Amino acid sequence: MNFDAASTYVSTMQVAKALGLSVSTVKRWVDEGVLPAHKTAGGHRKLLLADVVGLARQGDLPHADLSHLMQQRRGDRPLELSDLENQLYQSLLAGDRDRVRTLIHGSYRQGIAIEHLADGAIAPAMNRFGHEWAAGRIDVMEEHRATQLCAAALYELKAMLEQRAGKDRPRSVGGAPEHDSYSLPTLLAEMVLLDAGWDAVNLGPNTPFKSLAKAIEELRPRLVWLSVSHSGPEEEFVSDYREMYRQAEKAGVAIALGGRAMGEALRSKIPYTTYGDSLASLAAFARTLHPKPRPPRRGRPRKA
Amino acid sequence: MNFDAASTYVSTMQVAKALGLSVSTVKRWVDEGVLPAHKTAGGHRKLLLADVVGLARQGDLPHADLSHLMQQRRGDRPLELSDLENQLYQSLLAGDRDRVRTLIHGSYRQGIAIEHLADGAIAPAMNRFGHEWAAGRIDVMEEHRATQLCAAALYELKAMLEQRAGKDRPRSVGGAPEHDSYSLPTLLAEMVLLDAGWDAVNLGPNTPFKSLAKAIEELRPRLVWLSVSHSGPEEEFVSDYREMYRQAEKAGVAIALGGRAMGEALRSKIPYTTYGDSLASLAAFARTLHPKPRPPRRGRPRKA
DNA sequence: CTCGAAAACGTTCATTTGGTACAATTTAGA
DNA sequence: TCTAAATTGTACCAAATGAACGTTTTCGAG
Repeated sequence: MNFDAASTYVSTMQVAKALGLSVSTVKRWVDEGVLPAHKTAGGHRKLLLADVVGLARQGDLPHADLSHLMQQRRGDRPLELSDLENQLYQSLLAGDRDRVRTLIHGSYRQGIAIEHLADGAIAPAMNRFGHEWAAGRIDVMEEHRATQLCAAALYELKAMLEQRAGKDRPRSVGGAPEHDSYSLPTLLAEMVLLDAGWDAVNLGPNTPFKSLAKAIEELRPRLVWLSVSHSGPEEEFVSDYREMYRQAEKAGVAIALGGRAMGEALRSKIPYTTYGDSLASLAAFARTLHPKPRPPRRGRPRKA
Repeated sequence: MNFDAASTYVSTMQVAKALGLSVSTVKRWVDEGVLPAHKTAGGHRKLLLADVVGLARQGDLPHADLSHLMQQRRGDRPLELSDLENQLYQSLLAGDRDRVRTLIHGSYRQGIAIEHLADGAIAPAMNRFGHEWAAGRIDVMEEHRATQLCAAALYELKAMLEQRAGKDRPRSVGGAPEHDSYSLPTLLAEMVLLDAGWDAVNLGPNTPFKSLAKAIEELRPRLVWLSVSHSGPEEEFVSDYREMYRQAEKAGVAIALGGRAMGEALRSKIPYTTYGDSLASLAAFARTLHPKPRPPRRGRPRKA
């Protein structure tokens, strides 16, 4: 999509329309620090689109209509998640780059949180490729292409999230273990944490536990996430994991587990801080560790 | 030359894009003394890069993408590339997201072709991680993090390439074979082909030859690229490759080989259209197959 | 060395924004 | 229910911004 500076900044009036507030209120909120913003030399406020979307998603804003933030097509109906999953699957299957990007970015701009986008659309769509392949209806090629298309769209979205990365973010580190070469789950986890106000360092797929331990030692994170789609040989996994866990325990680092391969059987053999079968639960856990500073309770009570 | 050199000039348009403002405003600010600038004999404003960056950071000016400030310059490319390689390596080692992005994007905006950026800076920098790891000076963790940082910056750059992609582009398909889980080389190949006026479909790492054959059948490309960093068991590689090659031959598709693992010994055992040990040679070959319709003459260089 | 296209110039003008004052609405509490 | 405090919305004008225009400068290709 558009990486020009113009598209990432929005004006107070755009924000006011999108959030269903008056311009005065937006100006006041910026001055009070509720909404972060830069100022031009002439005093005009420029807000980052990602900041606005983030605030709108926290609720409390009855008349929010984020379609005002889309510089492109505005008349389109808001997508339901289940509908989105289907459209995403079809676009991925057809290899339609632009449509995939539009769907994913559009959903974000409409205020859908990354974790819901991931749990409700991307993961189901990608899983469908696995099922269709198992049923012999499609080739691995389609899945590979879909993975690349998703990755491209998500990396672009990640760039937007990083724009609003402030300072004083608690650090997190994560990845997928050896024998697990899926890159999307850990990329999505990185984005969820970024969106939740963390500084997320993604080591990617095929990361040995020893390297994770090294990262704990050198980067001193407060949280480690691990996305496991394939665990490899169980004995090796368990013993290597345990060694890393010791390191984490010593450093007082929380460990969040997730992924298809982390079934109960495997989980029962290892210690961990939390487990979640969705990115929504990762986001929830991250918030308990580091509550996102919420704007003071405001919002004019809803009227008819 | 240092990319932060204080002695380089930028134009008003570059500053406007970097700050997310209009050119009119930048001109006004210069005339009002908000932004210091020199003037050419003809009256063109020339701003010092250091001034702009300094003011943008110190004040609260919006700065969406400072890499817009990389002025475009041709000539003395080798010196710059070697320097770039070193700076890139240092930034990757330190995990400096912003700097990595600025270096890579800025280099492209400077007019350095993707293939030269890849051959001269990115590949050497990433190889250095391998050497340093072999020497025991760094951990795998640093390499993984560097890979992720590169991927992020490159996917963003790819999005910009796709923006200016025209229509009627010949199609190409490629990836890395099974047992090769390196994603950067094939991503770079995709970008080189995109930049050369092709429509490139990247199937990513760990793509079985059978899937490539399927892709040839369904997508009907004119060119297939294969980036091989690890070939896996030679017998399996050769026999699977041959089967795919038959398919390609039947469809009249050219096959371009590359990658560290494609040594002479292995190459002598298989048929192929062309081999190149660099992305520059891939770009050259792509141009022979389909001369780039219009070399996008990028902006005009500056001069005081 | 000339020539042409791209980039930058200066200018003008419509639109948007900021700041302030004041009215309207809602919450909380007696 | 009524009142005070807090918050939001509206109105105004000066200031800032950005887009459009024709003209001039710049630099590389021929």
